[in-house]
Amino acid sequence: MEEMENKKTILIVDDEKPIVDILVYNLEKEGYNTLEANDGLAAVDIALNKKPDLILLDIMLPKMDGLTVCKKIRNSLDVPILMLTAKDEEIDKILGLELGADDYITKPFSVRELMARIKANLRKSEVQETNTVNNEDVKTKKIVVGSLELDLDKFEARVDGQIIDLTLREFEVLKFLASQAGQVITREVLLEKVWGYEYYGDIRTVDVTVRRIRGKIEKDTANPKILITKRGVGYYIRNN
Amino acid sequence: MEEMENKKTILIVDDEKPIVDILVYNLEKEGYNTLEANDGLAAVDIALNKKPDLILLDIMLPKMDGLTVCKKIRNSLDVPILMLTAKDEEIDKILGLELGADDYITKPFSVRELMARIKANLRKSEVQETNTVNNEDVKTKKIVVGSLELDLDKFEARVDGQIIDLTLREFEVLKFLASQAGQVITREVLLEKVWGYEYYGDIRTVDVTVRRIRGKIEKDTANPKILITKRGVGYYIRNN
DNA sequence: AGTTTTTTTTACAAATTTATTACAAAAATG
DNA sequence: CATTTTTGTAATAAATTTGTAAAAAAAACT
Repeated sequence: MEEMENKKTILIVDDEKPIVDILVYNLEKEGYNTLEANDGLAAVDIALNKKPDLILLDIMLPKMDGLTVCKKIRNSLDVPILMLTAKDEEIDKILGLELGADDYITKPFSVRELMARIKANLRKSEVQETNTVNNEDVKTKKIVVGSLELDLDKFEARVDGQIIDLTLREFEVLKFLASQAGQVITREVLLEKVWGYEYYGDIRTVDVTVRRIRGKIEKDTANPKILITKRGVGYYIRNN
Repeated sequence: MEEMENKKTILIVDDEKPIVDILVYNLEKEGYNTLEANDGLAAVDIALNKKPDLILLDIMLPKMDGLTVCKKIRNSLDVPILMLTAKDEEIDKILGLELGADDYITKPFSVRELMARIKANLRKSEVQETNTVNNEDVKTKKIVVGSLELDLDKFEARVDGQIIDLTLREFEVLKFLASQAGQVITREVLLEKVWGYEYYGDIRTVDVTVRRIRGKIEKDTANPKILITKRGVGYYIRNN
């Protein structure tokens, strides 16, 4: 989803390359960092050294089986471990052996279900004592800079109270700029933060997007009062 | 905690063996005694005879569904009941129908989260000996957003007072959106909360359901005024 | 003033996302 | 168990967004 400094890292332990690939792809798409291990020994090694936030662990592994791996990791780390099993029967093994796996999922699994499980397990520490309906993070986040107002939940922008209809890309550019109002942001940074690291498009794309935003939020695009150009550097949102 | 005579006993009611196993394992590790029931009938039977300190109750059960089980047990026992549900919609059944469930947790849950909930509920029941049951404020059984009105009891929708006949699925989608009117909800979230996280189907199913709802509540489906698309993100109910 | 560099503006095409429809499968009804 | 209704899927159409390129304008520099 969003770019945050605290990206969670997930260690994937499986010897089947295609499965690892699918997992890596989907997890990164969801904004996680990933680590890979193809056998049990490597898994323990990486887990202890890199301390991932969650471990996806297949039971069937070369060199050291998943059950042992789980136990070893558990000896020194308190990380959620989600086991991947091929059959239901194997689950008994997981449980019988006092491994302390936190959860398991049987193959074949749907990517969506797996993602949901991962999220659930990452939520570990935040436990609400209250009986309240578990409304996921109730976030009514807003960014307000002068006459500009961004409602991050509604993906809605307002200028002087008037609703402005922005496309997603436009909204995100504006959001990024507004979140650091007053700071000049280079096109390079915008491309990286909004378009993504591996975007290889033209840097002038930023200009065009800015133009489009201006067309919507500025009274006179030739004399912008909100989204300002800092020639030779980049753009910024005026905050005074 | 040391071995005390007063080990708490927890009854686990679920027909999925692997889940029961993982629960038993973790609960016993935490120092609880466990009892198991695989279907609704057995659950009632065991509950009344063994009088456990807390009951973990899955909604989907053979022979007698979790809701009925809950009610039956409640008739004669004042034990904390923690329900397990796969979808959000089920929660309303739990809460709305006055079954007296004490808490619920949606799948997928992390084991840690569940453990924390169990502890919280056990603690509460201890304390509660003194102060009488908190009468949850009578739930609002209607959601009204602008011209849209949803009667959660009757599963009835009205637009400008006119009764609209919606199917169950349509009603639930609309309800979920309306309960957070103004908030853009992604298709992923809708699928998870309405269809259930285990649902395997295509994400575009959401679009079609939205289309059907619109066909019923909007004057002009091409220009929706109530159920709005936020392109690139999802859908929301307009609330202003 | 002329030249260069940078930014703005515009128009168009490509890519992406959503809406619509028809049909089949599944579930509910009687 | 036949019929009706609901629901999901897939294919196509429609709409919108986005990127690119190219020209115009503005600013900076000699």
